[in-house]
Amino acid sequence: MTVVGKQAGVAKGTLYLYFETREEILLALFFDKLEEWAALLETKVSDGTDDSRFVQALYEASTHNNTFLLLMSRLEGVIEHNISVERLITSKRAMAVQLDTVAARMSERLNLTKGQMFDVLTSLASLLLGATRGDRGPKYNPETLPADVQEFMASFDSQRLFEINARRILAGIRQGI
Amino acid sequence: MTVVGKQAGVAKGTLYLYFETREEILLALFFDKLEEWAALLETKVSDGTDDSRFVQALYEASTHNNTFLLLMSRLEGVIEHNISVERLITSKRAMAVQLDTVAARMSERLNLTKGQMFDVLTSLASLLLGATRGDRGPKYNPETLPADVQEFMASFDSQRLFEINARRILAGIRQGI
Amino acid sequence: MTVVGKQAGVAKGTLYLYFETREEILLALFFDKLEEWAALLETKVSDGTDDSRFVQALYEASTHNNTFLLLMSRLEGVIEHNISVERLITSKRAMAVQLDTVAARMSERLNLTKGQMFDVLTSLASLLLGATRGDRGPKYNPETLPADVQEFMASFDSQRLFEINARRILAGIRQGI
Amino acid sequence: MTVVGKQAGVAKGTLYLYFETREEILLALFFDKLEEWAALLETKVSDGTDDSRFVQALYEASTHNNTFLLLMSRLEGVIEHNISVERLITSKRAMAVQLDTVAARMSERLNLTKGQMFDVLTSLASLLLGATRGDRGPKYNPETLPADVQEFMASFDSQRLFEINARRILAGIRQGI
DNA sequence: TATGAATGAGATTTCATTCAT
DNA sequence: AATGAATGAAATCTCATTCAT
Repeated sequence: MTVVGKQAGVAKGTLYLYFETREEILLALFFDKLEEWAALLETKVSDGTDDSRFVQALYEASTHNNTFLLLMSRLEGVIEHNISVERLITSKRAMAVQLDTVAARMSERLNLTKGQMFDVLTSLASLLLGATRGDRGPKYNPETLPADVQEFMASFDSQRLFEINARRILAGIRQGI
Repeated sequence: MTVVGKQAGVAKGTLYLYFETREEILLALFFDKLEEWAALLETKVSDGTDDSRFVQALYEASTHNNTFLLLMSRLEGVIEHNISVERLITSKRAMAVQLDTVAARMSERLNLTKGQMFDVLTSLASLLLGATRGDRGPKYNPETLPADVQEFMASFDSQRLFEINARRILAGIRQGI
Repeated sequence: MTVVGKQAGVAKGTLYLYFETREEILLALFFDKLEEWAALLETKVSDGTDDSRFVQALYEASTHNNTFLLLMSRLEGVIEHNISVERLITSKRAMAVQLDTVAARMSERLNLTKGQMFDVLTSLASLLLGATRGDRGPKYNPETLPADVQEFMASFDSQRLFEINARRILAGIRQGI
Repeated sequence: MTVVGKQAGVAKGTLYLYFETREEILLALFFDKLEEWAALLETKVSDGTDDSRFVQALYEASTHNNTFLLLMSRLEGVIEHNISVERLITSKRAMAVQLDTVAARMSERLNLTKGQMFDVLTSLASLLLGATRGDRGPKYNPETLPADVQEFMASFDSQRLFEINARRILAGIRQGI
């Protein structure tokens, strides 16, 4: 919580003035980062942006602040604990609104229907979470590892893994798969 | 650890006879589940299995025991702590061997080169981890939630999300994307 | 640690705010008690105090708070574990300073050179630790034991054992043995 | 207990065939070592051995096997726990017999009364325990420590500390202090 | 209102004791 | 009888939450 407080620019004690539990704090922080993410993505995607550029923009917007993905990946675990059903419903609706808004704004720019765009967002969100799961700053300097291990680890490089597969998914959606 | 011990059918103290730290325990358990996974996948995929059936088999093999994905998702976090560089190298090599073995066995059955098959496995692993991140048993009975929330949550149903996008990725790989 | 915390008037968690490990906690607590001991001894020894009165004062100052000797007796065992070489050096130097200070202050009062006084302190510290090793509060009421056993145990009474032998050691030092 | 078992030349499980608790095991092992000690001391002290040689012999006999002092220093702590009053009485009597026997055998050789010899033994036992408290094998190579720290630690060298003060105590006893 | 030192429930780890072989 | 793998109570340590300032 000390760390979360630092992220939010206040001391950890202050967080508990506004929220009841750790879970509510994380949820609130997530929505904060989600808005930042939507705004940042907006600036990076313009009319006529091609798929390749789009997936890159999505990656950049999502990893710009590494708290965003970290929070998203813990979201479901968080929601399970100490969150009331009411809060769950509020959260899910707020997320739905955000995603719908982004989908609406992006669909035209990418020449997709709003439904397809929503599909793109949910699909790429999943891929992004999976691809970046290990990105927490390299504790070990890769240089010091044997070449074969370096090579194996490189095949899980999150950016490469995300971008290539995001393009494949986008292509699939455009082909109606 | 009490829980992990129960999984493994022993008391927590027993775990510490064979491993030094929590991290080593989790790592060892993961490799155990990884072998189970590889063996199970083997039985589910035969010569001529089509892509649709393959992604379904992969999903089933991976979610058969829900510990497997849970451990995999925590793997990098675990490796950061209390694991020596030597153990890291050993682990990564062991994973590489497992993946290579599975890739070798599956490539012919799916009519892909071994390189393509390796690409399939790393790509789908990422997708799987992202798609299933929230699957820990439904704390809330969805029936009790409002219809709009149910619908929104359904769009993140892990199996659907994984299978459709896995097919897209496979199609992309076959198309040389 | 719960017990140590109670001694220090704080909860166990508080101890870990200031120290990394059990060993550092015990070391810090020892230095705390060492200062108390030095201050208390000071008040009990004045110019012209004779040897008999001095050994009594030393015994009283050392057993006033029974944590002091307990910690001192565990000191070497503690230092072996989880204490960095840097911390070891710091500790030993701090102890040397304390002993030198006490030796300097006491030597004149007891009409001994500073070197002799240092010898007195190290010698009597050893004796004290050995003589009091068993003093942790009488679990058994001696009254309930057979007379012969009572008598045998009395020959190991820590105060008697310390005071008589401390006087012998002091006499020896004054005789230049 | 694994370590204690090794000392006794059996597996730890075996110990529990003969004794109920850890405390009884340690007590039994102590008496074993006590007899060894008495026998060894006997061989080292002959008629006319002078005080200087005697204290050296006592030191050597006591540190020959380092388990002996370790056990003795833990003895009182052990006896407090899990030992019945009956066992306590038995133990104390056994110790009294051993000490009396040794005192009887040594008194003539050292030209002391049996009472004085008993005083010598209890006094030097205390000193020995205190002086050797830190001797558990040097975890740190003293060579790597700063000279001032080495010097300070040397002033607590157990053998020097014991032998010089033991001679002082013996001299005191002979002088009737 | 804001803080961060203090707390103690809960997680990790150890080790005396048990028990299947 | 002898063993040492397995156990779980008790110790060490962490971190979400509280509360005095």
